[in-house]
Amino acid sequence: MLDEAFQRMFASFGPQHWWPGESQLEIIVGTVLTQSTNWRNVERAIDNLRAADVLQLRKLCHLDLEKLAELIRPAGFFRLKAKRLQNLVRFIDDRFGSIQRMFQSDLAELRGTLLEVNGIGPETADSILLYAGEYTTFVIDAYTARIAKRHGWIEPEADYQALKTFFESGLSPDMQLFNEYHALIVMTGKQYCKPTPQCEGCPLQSMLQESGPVDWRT
DNA sequence: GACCAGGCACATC
DNA sequence: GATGTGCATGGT
Repeated sequence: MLDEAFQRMFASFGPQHWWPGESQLEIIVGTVLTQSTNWRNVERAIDNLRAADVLQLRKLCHLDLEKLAELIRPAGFFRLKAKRLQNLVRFIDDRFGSIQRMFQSDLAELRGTLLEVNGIGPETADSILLYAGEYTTFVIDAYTARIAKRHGWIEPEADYQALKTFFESGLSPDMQLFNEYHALIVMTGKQYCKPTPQCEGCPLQSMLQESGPVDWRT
C-alpha cells in the first residue's frame, strides 16, 4: 500500500531532487528556516545569506544576532529563527567542531542529541539527518500526517513517533527511497492535501476508502 | 481580507 | 497530559 502510493506519486511528479541546497550547511539552515514556512520565502532568506557571504559554520556562529535576523527576514518568524539557527550552528561547532564530524555519529545517538537543542524538534532533526547526513531515517511532516490519517492508514491520534514507525516498518530501509518518499508527499500535499482537501486530480485519490474519514481536522 | 506555509517551545488549565 | 498561543513574511 505504501509502495503503491509511492508509485502513484512518482508517476505524477517524477524525482524531486531533494533537498534543494548546495552544501550540508545550506540544507541544515534550510531545515530551520522552513519551519512552518513556504519554501519560496526560505529561498529568499538563503539568497540573502549567500549574498552576505555568511554561509559558513564559523561565520554563522559569530554573526551578530540582529544582522542574522535581518538577513533571514523573508523566511518569517525571523527573530525566533535567528536564535534557533545560531543556537544550532554553535552547538555543532562546540560539540563536534564540524558538520563532517557530526555526521560520523551513530544515528540514534545523534538524533537524541539534536533533539536536545532548543528549536530542533523531531521533523527538523530527521530532515537534517536524512537530507544533510544521508542517514536512513524517515521524516514526518504535517502533510504526511494528514495523508496517512485521511486515508485511514493510521489512527487519527497517531503522534510523530507512531507515524515514523509506521512508514519505516512499511518500507524497505533505503535512504534514497525515504528521501524521495517524503519529498513526493510534500509535493502531493501542497497541491491536494491542505487543511481543506482538494482531492480532484490527486494521484492518491483512487486509494481513498469509499467511506473514508469524514473529519478533516489536522 | 481570509487562508495557508516542508514547526517548535512555552504557558496555562 | 491535553490544549492554546506566539512567532511573521509573503503567495494565492
